[in-house]
Amino acid sequence: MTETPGTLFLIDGSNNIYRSYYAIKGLTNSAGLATNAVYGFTQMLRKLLKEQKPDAIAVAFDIGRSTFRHEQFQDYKKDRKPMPDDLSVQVPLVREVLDGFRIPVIGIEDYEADDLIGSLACLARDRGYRVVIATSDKDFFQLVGNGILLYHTGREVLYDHEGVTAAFGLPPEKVLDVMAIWGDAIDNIPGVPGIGEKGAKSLISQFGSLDDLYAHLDDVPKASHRKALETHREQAMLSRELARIKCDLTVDVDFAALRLEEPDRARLHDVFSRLEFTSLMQEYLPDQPPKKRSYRTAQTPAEVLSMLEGGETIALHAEPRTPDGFDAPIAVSLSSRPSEAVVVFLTRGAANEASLRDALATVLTSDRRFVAHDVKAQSRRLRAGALTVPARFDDAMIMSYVLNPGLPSHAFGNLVRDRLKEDTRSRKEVDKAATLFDNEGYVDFMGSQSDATLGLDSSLAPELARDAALTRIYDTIEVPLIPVLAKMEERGIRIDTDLLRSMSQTMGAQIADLEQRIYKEAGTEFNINSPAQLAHILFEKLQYPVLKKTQKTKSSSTGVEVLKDLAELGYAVPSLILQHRELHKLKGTYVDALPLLVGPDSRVHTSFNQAVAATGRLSSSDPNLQNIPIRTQQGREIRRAFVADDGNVLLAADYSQVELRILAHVTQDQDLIDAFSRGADIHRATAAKMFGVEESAVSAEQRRAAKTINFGVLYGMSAFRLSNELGISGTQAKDFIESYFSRYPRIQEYLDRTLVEARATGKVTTLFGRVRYIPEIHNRSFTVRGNAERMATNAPIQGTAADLLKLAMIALDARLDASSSNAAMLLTVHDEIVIEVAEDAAEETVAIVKDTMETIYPLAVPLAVETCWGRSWYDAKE
DNA sequence: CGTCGGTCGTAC
DNA sequence: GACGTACGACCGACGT
Repeated sequence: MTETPGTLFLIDGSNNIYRSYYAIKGLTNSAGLATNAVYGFTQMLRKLLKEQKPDAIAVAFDIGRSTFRHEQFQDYKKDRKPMPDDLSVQVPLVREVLDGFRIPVIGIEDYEADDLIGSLACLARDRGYRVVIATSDKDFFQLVGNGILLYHTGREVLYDHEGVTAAFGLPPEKVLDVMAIWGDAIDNIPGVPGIGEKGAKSLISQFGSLDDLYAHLDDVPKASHRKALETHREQAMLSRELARIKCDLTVDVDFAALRLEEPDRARLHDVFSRLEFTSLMQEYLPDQPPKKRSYRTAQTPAEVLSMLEGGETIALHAEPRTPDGFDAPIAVSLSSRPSEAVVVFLTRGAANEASLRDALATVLTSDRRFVAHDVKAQSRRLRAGALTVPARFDDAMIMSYVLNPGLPSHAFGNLVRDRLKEDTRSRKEVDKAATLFDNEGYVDFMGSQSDATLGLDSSLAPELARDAALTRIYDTIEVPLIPVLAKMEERGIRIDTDLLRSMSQTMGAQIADLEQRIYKEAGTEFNINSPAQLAHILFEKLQYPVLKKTQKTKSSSTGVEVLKDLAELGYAVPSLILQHRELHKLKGTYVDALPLLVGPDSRVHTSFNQAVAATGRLSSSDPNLQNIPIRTQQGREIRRAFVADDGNVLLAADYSQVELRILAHVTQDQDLIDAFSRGADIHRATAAKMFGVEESAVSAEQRRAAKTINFGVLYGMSAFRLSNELGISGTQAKDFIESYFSRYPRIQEYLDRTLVEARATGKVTTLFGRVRYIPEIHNRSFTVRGNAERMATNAPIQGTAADLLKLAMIALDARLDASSSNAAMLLTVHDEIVIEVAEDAAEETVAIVKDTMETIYPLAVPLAVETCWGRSWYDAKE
């Protein structure tokens, strides 16, 4: 033989089918046929073919039942359940896919696939192949070395001898000895009971091998290990044989038949169309090869500048050093024509980097229309890398959000999958494979990011353009808001970490004290934070009455309402638990968590997510600054740690009762409008009407009832809930609600009208035309439909409030920038804006803020804004 | 060892 | 069955 036969991939068929089946859930075609396993298997195969470029390939399956292991050990695989029905139907489909790829399937009666693969691998290796076994089964580690490698499907990592040593902790030749002790629960290899992975590895690495270990059993330091090894000596030896993959079976194989061939495109297209894998159907159009993609690293400035010669739109992706971070980009990828990308690496220290960066700057400052996914994040990265943020910058994530805010995710990978029917590679995957692909892997990753972004734009922009109302939301609310939020995130809010630390100590001591008292009352120590353990103590050990069950699992609820009720009944432990809960929650979620996110500037920089909430609201995370406590004094204290810089104050401005004002506007209810117009206490006014008394004569209890109903209307509260909330009977609650709607008939009309709209069009809209789809409005299940109805009536109100606040933020940002003060927005909490400003400019800023927020959009009722300022957020609230 | 559903609790 | 929108801590089961 003159030339080497190349790389042979041996794919562990069963392993990969099972892995795909469990990795992907709920995928079916429209006929209801499960397609998850065949989809996962196919994607695995595609990736493998594309990235590993094998010269020869085969898939091994079990045929019939293997015998020799059962002869050796009757329990072998006895616990292995039969293949689930919705998996076994997919096996023939996998075979069809393999036929389409012209990949041979190998199986020999009574041979286990593992042994077949092992024997084939050794045979091929001896013939000069570089053999790669594709599996996620760690048992195969034992074969790695001497021309045999393992490709971990799922991780997509290639392991050689060194790789196994690093991943497993011991070299491949020790794997069997470790398995002999550790065992393998999946294959029911018993090992030595009482010794697990850690123990087994440490023993083998200490003694060198299983035989040496038994030869020096007296030297085993741990008595329990020594005992277990002694007792189960035979079982260990047997386990080693069970785990051993055979390499010496007689296999008659025609290697020429394993050469990789061009796929049968028509056949694949046919299978994929029956399975309804649309992206794969497009990729394997009959007799038409897929588009060649050209992603290249920019070597010269001219290549970067060539972007200006492509289409009108340039898609951009800037990849940070830290995955998902906001730091300076490692590389920027640009695409102006489909299937093409130029990748500019910025931190490799190449000689021409400065000139490439200049060319990139020229492109970014051009008047082209740029598009990215998550412009706020991309802009922050560009700025961190001292690069210009383009002036015209569209956002695929936001377009998708405006078109359908109810999607479970607008993340890049999801949009690409939904709209372009393609799979993306994650940064995580690329990092893992970096040693394997290095530059090439990153270029492909980067290129596909901007290329797919360009594809998303082609899909989203025309759809958005067809809807005038949504285009308006996008152009006048969402896009102008992006730089405003970016500035707020970058500025951050200062945290007094010393204060939090001292709070943490105090709370820690209080929690420890409560714990001891709870243990004493309970007569035992247990995990108070575990609902299951707590329920056991309360309802079984202490025999408290079970007042409520949880919804999903029907276990005994230990929620706050239940504990309060139990405390009322005179039991001792619940009130201690309640105190413990509150303290533990505050300490764990805020007091201890916040300092971890404080940067070197002593500030926390939250992320405002503009494409999460289905109603149009913003959300906040890392940390979430929209749920900092305020309702209890103990929790409210945490706000003292949110402080202004020296010489500054924090100024909080809240819209008062904004959702009820919006309700007044959209219902045009004259009584509600009048009450707000004369500046009345709205809950008191409602109570006066409902109970037919003068406002001055409304009792505290009546006001509370009115307040509960007012909020209940916004959320679609039931009589059941109202009666619980107010501690009144069900009939009384029903009467309250009836009396409410008879006094405010316009509100009833509005709710009815909104439901009619939802049923007729499948969607509802805010005052500004923001849409929310309500697909479940016709659902046959009372529960599901009821939920849909409440969403339908709530979304327009909550969403309109969100629209108003966003408009106010955009206007306020401009006015604060134009003012002579240093005032800047830091936070927003649904109906509140928090601003930091020099103390001596606070007065004048209040005037600007109030005016901007109150006049942002004239409604049938005035918008009222309450302001307050102080050194900390605590002091900025009355 | 990581993921994910369940429960609980904080905000508006 | 029973109140809308979020984020996140913690637990425990489960699968790799």
